[in-house]
Amino acid sequence: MNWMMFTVDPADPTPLYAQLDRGIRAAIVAGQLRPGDRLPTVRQLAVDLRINANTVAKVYAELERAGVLATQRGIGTFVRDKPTPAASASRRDRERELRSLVDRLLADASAIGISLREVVRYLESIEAKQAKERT
Amino acid sequence: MNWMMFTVDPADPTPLYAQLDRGIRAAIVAGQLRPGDRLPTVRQLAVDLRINANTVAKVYAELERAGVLATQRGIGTFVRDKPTPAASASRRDRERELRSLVDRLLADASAIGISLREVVRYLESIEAKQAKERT
Amino acid sequence: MNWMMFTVDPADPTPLYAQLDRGIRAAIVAGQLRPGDRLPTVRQLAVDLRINANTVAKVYAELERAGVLATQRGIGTFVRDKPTPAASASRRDRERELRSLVDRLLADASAIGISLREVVRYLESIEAKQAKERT
Amino acid sequence: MNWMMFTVDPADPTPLYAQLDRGIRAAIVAGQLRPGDRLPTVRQLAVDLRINANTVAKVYAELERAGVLATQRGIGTFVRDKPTPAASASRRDRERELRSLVDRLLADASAIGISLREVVRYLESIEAKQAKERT
DNA sequence: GTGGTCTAGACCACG
DNA sequence: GTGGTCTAGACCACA
Repeated sequence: MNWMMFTVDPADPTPLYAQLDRGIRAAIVAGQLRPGDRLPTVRQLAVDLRINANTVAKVYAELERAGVLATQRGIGTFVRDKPTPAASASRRDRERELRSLVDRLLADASAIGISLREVVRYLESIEAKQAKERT
Repeated sequence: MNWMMFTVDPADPTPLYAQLDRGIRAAIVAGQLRPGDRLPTVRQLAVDLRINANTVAKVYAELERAGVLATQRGIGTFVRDKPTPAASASRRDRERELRSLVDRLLADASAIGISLREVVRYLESIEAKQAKERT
Repeated sequence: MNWMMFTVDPADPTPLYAQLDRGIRAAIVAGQLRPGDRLPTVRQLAVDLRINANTVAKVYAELERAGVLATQRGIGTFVRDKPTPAASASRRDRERELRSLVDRLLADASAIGISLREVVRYLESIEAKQAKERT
Repeated sequence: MNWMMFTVDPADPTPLYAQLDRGIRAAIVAGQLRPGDRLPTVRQLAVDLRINANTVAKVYAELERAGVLATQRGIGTFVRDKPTPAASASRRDRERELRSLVDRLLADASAIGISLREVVRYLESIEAKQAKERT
């Protein structure tokens, strides 16, 4: 496994903990992390990302409260079985939300010169990888 | 005028000033704001976005230092002529940025119960539509 | 107002942040803190309780995520309007839960020599105080 | 034997060892465990509570140092004769403890949507029942 | 060796 | 002056 699934950019104004939180959630959605998988230890991930262990611990704790991860005292931190399906908003609401999220993505991407085509290709590659790992 | 080209989300952990900075740059790149266009006054935008005027002023000042905007005292703040010479980031930087943007999208989508598959299908539909219009 | 509504015991094996979390929730239930009330500043409460400001901040942040408090950037932290009624479990479930909580309370109280009578009198005094403050 | 006089809640932020310590002392004060009674073996209790045997052993050892239990090598662990000379805490200490216990009760109750009023009514009903039985 | 708690103290975002 | 983020480093609970 080529660790370094997660990255963090200290120059990004987004707080480190928020970047890591997003990265872990995204890795789960993308199937790179699956229910039952163990995450790197707090200290190891801190070393890999070159950030403080407390920052990693904070993220793990937050994701546990959110029901995404589960930690076993003295053993480690794991991906929960059910990534909380929850939030079954109406079809219209979900479409509106999806549209809004994608709009933001495309605006930000175009602002740094990334085309729609590139975004789509990248997302398709993630989807393909996920399908393969599900085998 | 339907001002409200810019939005800001106080729940987003990204600092308000960074969200606004990003939004203005994106609007310029997207052509919603063109060289010579006048931006809303600091106070007006602050009211619209329900944030403190100091925060807006800080962003305008930063963008002026960056050569994106120009202020004419007593008249207003305008978009500069340059079509942003920037956006020539390195390949690695662009990949990192793309990854970060997609992470945010997927994390936010999963938080409201939207799957990777749905996101990809939606983006593909947008790409198809755009291709057709180009015919 | 005689501040010092909250107390914390460093000798108690219960973590400080958990003690404070409980204390704040209890103060709200008891009506000592009401929707819209402002809480002490992070730093002030830290000084009063003789604990580190980070510990207080952590509790405020947790209670905000739980929907109990709301913070306004740069202004302060407030009790939310609706202390989340939520959790409308069945009548039988609630009775079972209540019984279990009270059992634990009485066991712990008797272990340190506090009688049922004393517990009841104390709770009644809290209820009376709350009724008065609602005027 | 319906062992299970003791319970432990891994979700409670109070350390497991402190929960068990409290539980054993409470069982003795409440008369569920009397001088000379034998406690479950370390391993058995660990299995019952689904915690590590080291944790149970640590609690037994601590209670032995405190003069609450006595171990007879090769035979088992027993409740000591002394009817706990302790429990003579100062008035201030008892008040502080009572307040802390009630805080926990109210916080937990509100978390599941049980009001202060309901708690008080329930406790009063217990007190009434007990008074009647004493007749 | 794993995660959890706490401290002290620096610096930032916001009003 | 308010809360928020991050660090470095100590010590504890648990397996």
